[in-house]
Amino acid sequence: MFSKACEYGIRASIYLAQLAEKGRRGRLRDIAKAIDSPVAFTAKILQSLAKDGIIMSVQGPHGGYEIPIEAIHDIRLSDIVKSIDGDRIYQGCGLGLEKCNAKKPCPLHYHFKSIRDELRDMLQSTSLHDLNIGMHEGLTFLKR
Amino acid sequence: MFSKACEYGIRASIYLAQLAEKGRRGRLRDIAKAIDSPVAFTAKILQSLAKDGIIMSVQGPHGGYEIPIEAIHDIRLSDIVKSIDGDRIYQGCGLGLEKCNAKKPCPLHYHFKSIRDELRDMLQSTSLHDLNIGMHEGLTFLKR
DNA sequence: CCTTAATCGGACAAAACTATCCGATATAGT
DNA sequence: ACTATATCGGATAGTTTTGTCCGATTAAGG
Repeated sequence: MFSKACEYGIRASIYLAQLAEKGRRGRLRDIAKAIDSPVAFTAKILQSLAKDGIIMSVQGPHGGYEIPIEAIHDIRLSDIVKSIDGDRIYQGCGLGLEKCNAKKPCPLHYHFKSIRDELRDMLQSTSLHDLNIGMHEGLTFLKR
Repeated sequence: MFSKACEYGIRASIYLAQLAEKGRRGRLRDIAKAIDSPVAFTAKILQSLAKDGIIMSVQGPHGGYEIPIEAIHDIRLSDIVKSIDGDRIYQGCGLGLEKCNAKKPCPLHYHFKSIRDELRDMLQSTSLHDLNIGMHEGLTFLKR
């Protein structure tokens, strides 16, 4: 569904959102440990998210990555997914056809439509803050 | 969502289902042309589907690939997808966690649940015959 | 100023996926 | 039996994704 990079990116963002509530930032190696991801690969993804303005990076000692607390309501899953994977997940044709649309649909077009729409709506309406709720109640997990 | 191989596999299967209704089989190069796919790669996919018993292959002159007409009600999209991509799409965790379930869910588990369920149900309930209906009414298309 | 600790950025490596090529095998028709 | 036409199967190549390495840059603290 999502690329590995995108999975790591979402998990890292959720972890940073947790830290944001404590007013803290996270170092690369701590983030990677927390979400059980390859360190160097995670670095690339975090740098990319920082470039896209979704998270912030700070160099030097006590540096790391952070999300401003006031941003966790605004950052939606769709922002992260779009930044890493693009929007082909809920835009593209399920059978990979270039020009598949209501005028000239593939055989699965309408079978897929509600699923794609629901996915898009979920990603666009779910913020990092929403995901934090289960996290600090200890109900949800970021690794294993 | 699906791999290229799986997209080609589904498109080829739908094409073969169309032929099945006319009691015909299709040659590799005609199939590839009909679904606008790379010939040699399509061969691999068809051979794999044949090995898995989803379609049938016949060697020699007038040979090719076919689906017995009585099978087009029974073959579901889920059969084809599972054969090529496995069942990770509608079984696996959206964030890629190994052990994500209701007991120990990832933060998106329940957000994803209805989408995954709908996808699974759609794939499991949609037969090649269902997809044929739009095809021979000229309403749906397999290329472009 | 110097050391230390962090990200940045580019090159590189490994693995998976996509795609091609070609000889071997099977089979229908003559 | 021979020929033509099809799939089969293994080797190979190209591309994308995933992952690693390392020197350069930035900044805090003594």
